[in-house]
Amino acid sequence: MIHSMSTDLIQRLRLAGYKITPPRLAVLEVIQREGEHLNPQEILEQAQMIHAQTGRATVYRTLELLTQLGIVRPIYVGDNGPTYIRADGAHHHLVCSRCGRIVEFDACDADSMGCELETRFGFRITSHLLEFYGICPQCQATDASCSAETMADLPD
Amino acid sequence: MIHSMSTDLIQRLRLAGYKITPPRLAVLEVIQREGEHLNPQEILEQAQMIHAQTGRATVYRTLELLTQLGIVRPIYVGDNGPTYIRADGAHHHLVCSRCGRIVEFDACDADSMGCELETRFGFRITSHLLEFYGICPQCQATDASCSAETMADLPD
DNA sequence: CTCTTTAATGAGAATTATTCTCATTTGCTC
DNA sequence: GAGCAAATGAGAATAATTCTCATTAAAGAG
Ligand SMILES: [Mn+2]
Ligand SMILES: [Mn+2]
Ligand SMILES: [Zn+2]
Ligand SMILES: [Zn+2]
Repeated sequence: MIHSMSTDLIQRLRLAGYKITPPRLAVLEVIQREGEHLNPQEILEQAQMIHAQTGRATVYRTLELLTQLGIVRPIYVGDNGPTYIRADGAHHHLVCSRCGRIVEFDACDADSMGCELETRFGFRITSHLLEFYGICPQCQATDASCSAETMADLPD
Repeated sequence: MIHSMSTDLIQRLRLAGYKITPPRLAVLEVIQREGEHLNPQEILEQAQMIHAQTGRATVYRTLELLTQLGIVRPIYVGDNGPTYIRADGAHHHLVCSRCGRIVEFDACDADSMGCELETRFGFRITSHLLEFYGICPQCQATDASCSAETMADLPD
């Protein structure tokens, strides 16, 4: 079993009283190297490349566990099912209601807001998600360039 | 068919080329009077109080349609499935990763950020969702009051 | 108001995603 | 290395969502 998992995360599992097992290491590793938001099926497939016997149920169980420990977090984009990301760091999306297009943006002054909220509500905050919903430029163009009546193709 | 649906919303449907039907009016009305985030099952049940024959598939189809039109929007809280809300207005949540507790808060300076983003990306923005993730005061207390080793009850 | 066209509907089947069950295995402590 | 509870994987069971298709009815024309 080769793995390059951060000792820190392994410690967090161990200290919380959980056993360090190959499937857990595999799932953890898959999400750590995350360049994408992966769904449970994809996480299963990737985990199986690390530990071939990994079972589907265990992936679900591990995701639930890691979520409770605040290590990962489900994120929902459009009407796709849940995908999982590391629970640290922020996510900032512009979401088009019409076509589902997602644009990511960076700058965000939510962190200062987060500090106030920590004081006010006593939460210990580790990350945030900020999503703006609207219509993307492309869809605006489509809407504008033709009246609804003449758009035979709009309703499916 | 008694309904108190805003003429405006009905116009939006009509202009987009869709027919005004009892199930659509029913679903629309249920979400308009929303005091809660309702899931598809609950929306079906409520819609059936308005139009008894409303079918499940139609509720799903209508929710998809209204989402595309930017009238409603799915929102995911904890690991419950999707629930639907009006697409206008903002939502602000503090979410506890450990126990799933949700606290809503009001003040939010995301709107000004929204304006900048409209300029920068050309989106027409209608609403936003801002969620902070962390550990709630209660769960912090639990974690602190006993060391992991002695907490026989932590791992299920 | 009646007719025609075609989108929309509801029932139920089919599919997909998630959770549960239980016999077996395996980390971890001593 | 032995003992024990936690964890696992296979597959069954369940829940959520989508699809199919015969039927209905909204909208527009006349
Ligand atoms: Mn993202
Ligand atoms: Mn809310
Ligand atoms: Zn778009
Ligand atoms: Zn909590």
